[in-house]
Amino acid sequence: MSTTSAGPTDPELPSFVDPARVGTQPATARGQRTRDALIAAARKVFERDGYVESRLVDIVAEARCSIGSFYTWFEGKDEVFAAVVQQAQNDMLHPGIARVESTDDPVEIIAASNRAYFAAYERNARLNQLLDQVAAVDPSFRSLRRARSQAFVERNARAIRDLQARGLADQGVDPTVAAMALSGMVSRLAQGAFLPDGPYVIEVAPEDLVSAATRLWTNALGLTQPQLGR
Amino acid sequence: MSTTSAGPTDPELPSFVDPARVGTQPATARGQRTRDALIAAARKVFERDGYVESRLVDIVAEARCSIGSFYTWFEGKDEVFAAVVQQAQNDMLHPGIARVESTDDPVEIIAASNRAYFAAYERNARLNQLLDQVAAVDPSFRSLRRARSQAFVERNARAIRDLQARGLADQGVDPTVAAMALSGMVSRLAQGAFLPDGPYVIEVAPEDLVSAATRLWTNALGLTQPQLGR
Amino acid sequence: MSTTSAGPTDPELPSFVDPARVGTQPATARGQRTRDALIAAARKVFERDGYVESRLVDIVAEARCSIGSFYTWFEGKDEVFAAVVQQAQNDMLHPGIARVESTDDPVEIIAASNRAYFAAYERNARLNQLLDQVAAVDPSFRSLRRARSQAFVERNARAIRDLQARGLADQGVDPTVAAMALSGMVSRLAQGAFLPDGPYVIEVAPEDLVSAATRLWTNALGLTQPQLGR
Amino acid sequence: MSTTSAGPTDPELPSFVDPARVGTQPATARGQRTRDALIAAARKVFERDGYVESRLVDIVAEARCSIGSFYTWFEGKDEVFAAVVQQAQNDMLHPGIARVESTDDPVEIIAASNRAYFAAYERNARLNQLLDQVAAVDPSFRSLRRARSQAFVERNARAIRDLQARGLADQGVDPTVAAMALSGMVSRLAQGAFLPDGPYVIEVAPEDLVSAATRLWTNALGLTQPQLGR
DNA sequence: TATGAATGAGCATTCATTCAT
DNA sequence: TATGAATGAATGCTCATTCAT
Repeated sequence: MSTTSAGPTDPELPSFVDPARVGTQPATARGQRTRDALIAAARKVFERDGYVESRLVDIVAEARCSIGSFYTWFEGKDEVFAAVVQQAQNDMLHPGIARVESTDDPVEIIAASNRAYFAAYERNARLNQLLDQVAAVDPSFRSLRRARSQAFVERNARAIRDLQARGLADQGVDPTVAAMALSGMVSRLAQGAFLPDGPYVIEVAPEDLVSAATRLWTNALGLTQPQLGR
Repeated sequence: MSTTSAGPTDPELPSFVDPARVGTQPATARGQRTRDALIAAARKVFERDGYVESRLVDIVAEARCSIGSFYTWFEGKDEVFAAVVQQAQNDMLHPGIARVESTDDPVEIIAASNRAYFAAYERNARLNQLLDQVAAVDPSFRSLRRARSQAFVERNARAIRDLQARGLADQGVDPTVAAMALSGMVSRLAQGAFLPDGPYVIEVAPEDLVSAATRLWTNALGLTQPQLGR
Repeated sequence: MSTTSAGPTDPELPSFVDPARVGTQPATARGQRTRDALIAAARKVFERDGYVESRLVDIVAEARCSIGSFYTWFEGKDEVFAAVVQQAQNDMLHPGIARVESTDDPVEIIAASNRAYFAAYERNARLNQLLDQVAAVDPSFRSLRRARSQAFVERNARAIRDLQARGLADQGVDPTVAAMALSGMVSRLAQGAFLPDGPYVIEVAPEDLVSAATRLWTNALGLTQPQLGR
Repeated sequence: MSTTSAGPTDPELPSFVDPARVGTQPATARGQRTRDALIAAARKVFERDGYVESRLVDIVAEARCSIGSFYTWFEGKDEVFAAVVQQAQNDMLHPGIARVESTDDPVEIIAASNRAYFAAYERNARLNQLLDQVAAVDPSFRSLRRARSQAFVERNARAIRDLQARGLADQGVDPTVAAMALSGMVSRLAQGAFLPDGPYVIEVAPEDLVSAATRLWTNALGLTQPQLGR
């Protein structure tokens, strides 16, 4: 089989922004502690209040430090937000879940990777939503988001092309457009399932979500037929 | 055939918010003119600056009237925004495009409704993006957006159920989840194609977009087989 | 005699900054009142506390209006300061004192113009000091100050050249350098006499100041001799 | 001739502030090095950014030490500034230039002392400007500046009185006022020549500056006549 | 001595909203 | 209806200074 799996996760995102390098780096353990506390506090406040509505004072109160300390480590609200988002990005892109190594079945691979995606999304759902909110205002976060999406898409497009070459997928679909469409589909399902305030509301058990997404994904690529058992 | 078409547009959105009833209604022609100018100006400013970044002063400057006049017609920024969004909603839901009445072919119907959807989206792309932005902050716009999405979804779910009943679609897919997933897929494609700052960037000719979306959609529902010609 | 008088005042300063055009112009009488009150209050506070130490809150308190009103009329502290300085500049440059028309005697003319200069300086002493303070920080005020000085100097240089041409002044002095030196001398005397915190402290009656300055000025130019009486 | 020379420099300034005694004195060589580095760095930063705009962090960065070390040696920003200014004062007051001992000619003596003054001013121009800036805000620097000026003035006044007593200078000028006026004149010329951002801009060769200043100075005192050669 | 993290008072600035004219 | 001046709560941010290590 091909070495690339056809799922929506993407381990190869170019990490042009080093997650640990956002803001000023502490030189002592005490500094590190404060900085970490601020990132954790910021995440909590952002998830609770949203980016625009969040106040620096609330973050420093949560982190139990002064406003001055905040500015010791970050240039402003956007910089902590970037740090928080980086943390989440890392989790999304490297979910640390063992891959299914034991199968060659494309459907199984897609299913596994959808499962991993939904799990990672669930952990970072609100933050993903916030990234969208901020990206609508701040161009630099726009690039960040786009970079991530593109990485997913390219990866999936490669996998689709591979399946087509092996005669397993419908030759009539454009690999790039399909990759984009199916990535979007899965991420919308994730939104519906894990964002209580998202555009859609889905109430489905997680495993049913995975199988539904996988069914649609494989159908769309014309992969279903070989698996007569389904 | 069924009376409902299986496309993503939805003419049956409960108009719980009457587009024309947002804000105060003018009693004179002069008032009407001012109010209209304000809505047009607001749309322009919102699309240019985004909701959060837009300033009432810019809107009234654009409309060539005073701040005082603004408050004569609207309660505040959210109310003009609601008025602007209503206008766009109407366009999205009733694109006013002649339906393909002459065919029973489900694929043709899906293609036609995708085509209509993309066209409507293109006209309102930036505003749809803004609605997402605002919905992330303001619960009442959240409901507005959800209501629209749900209407689309329910409509499509009914159509899918119908196709399944007629033996034309894969019985293995859950109609509601599929409707949600496929609506999401199409709207993501539209974002990619028409929002220069969206998460994805698609550069595809409009008609190719329609056919790609339709192919994936029909494949996903298992509709492709009967259409051997494709 | 020449039509230019050899004194340090200069009515021909190019008013490249229209005093009345600094900041936003009011459209109503009420606005005008508020704006005027702010300028007066700002002058008072600036003269009392200095530019750097002055606080916007003190200015608006003095003007009995809100901080918001301040920003209705001025962009910030520098802009009110510019407005205040403009007012003083106008006074310095157009003291509105009747010129001695009845004499051709250069010494009398110099004396008259020194008298006018000292009088104008006395009214604006603290503000002149502040302008120096601000000019040390803000380049745009630097230009403002330089423009004024240069205008004085050029005017005086012309007068000196004229006196030399008429054989009344020492041919050995460079008109421009002398103009600069003598303008500086007079302005330093004015500082010493009218700025309690200036570099020098002079305690001399005003009229003695005028005659001392005039004596030095005319001596320096070699004008004394023809006036045998002195 | 009299033992006092009639130039603007003044070697007798009461050194009420011992230049080396400002701040804490180091007990070790390492401490001395740090302290010296801080003074040098402070001068550089002050001259570059001005007093008000300069930041302690920039000074310590320039001196390659920590903020903590700064406070080991100085009480605050004003104290380093005092130390820096003292350094410059010493240079201004004791230029270390060999006096013209070989002449009794008052004009030559004035010329020599103007020459020395301009040379010293050039080395410390920016710092003199800063002292004015700070004196406008801080009363203790005000005294410092005034003390220096007064010393110059008194010294010159004595010289003028001496010349008058010997029948060499115009009896009609008040020695104190003349001393002040002429000191001011020379210092203004120095500003114009050596401060690119000063109120005046003079572009004259240094030696021409000296001769022009001397010519005006001697003229003003009525000293020129005896020197027929000039 | 040297370090650098922590502090927080203090100030400028924004902008939706009100209301007298 | 239309106007635009007035309002001030709310917030981000700076930077000299302290002090534990």
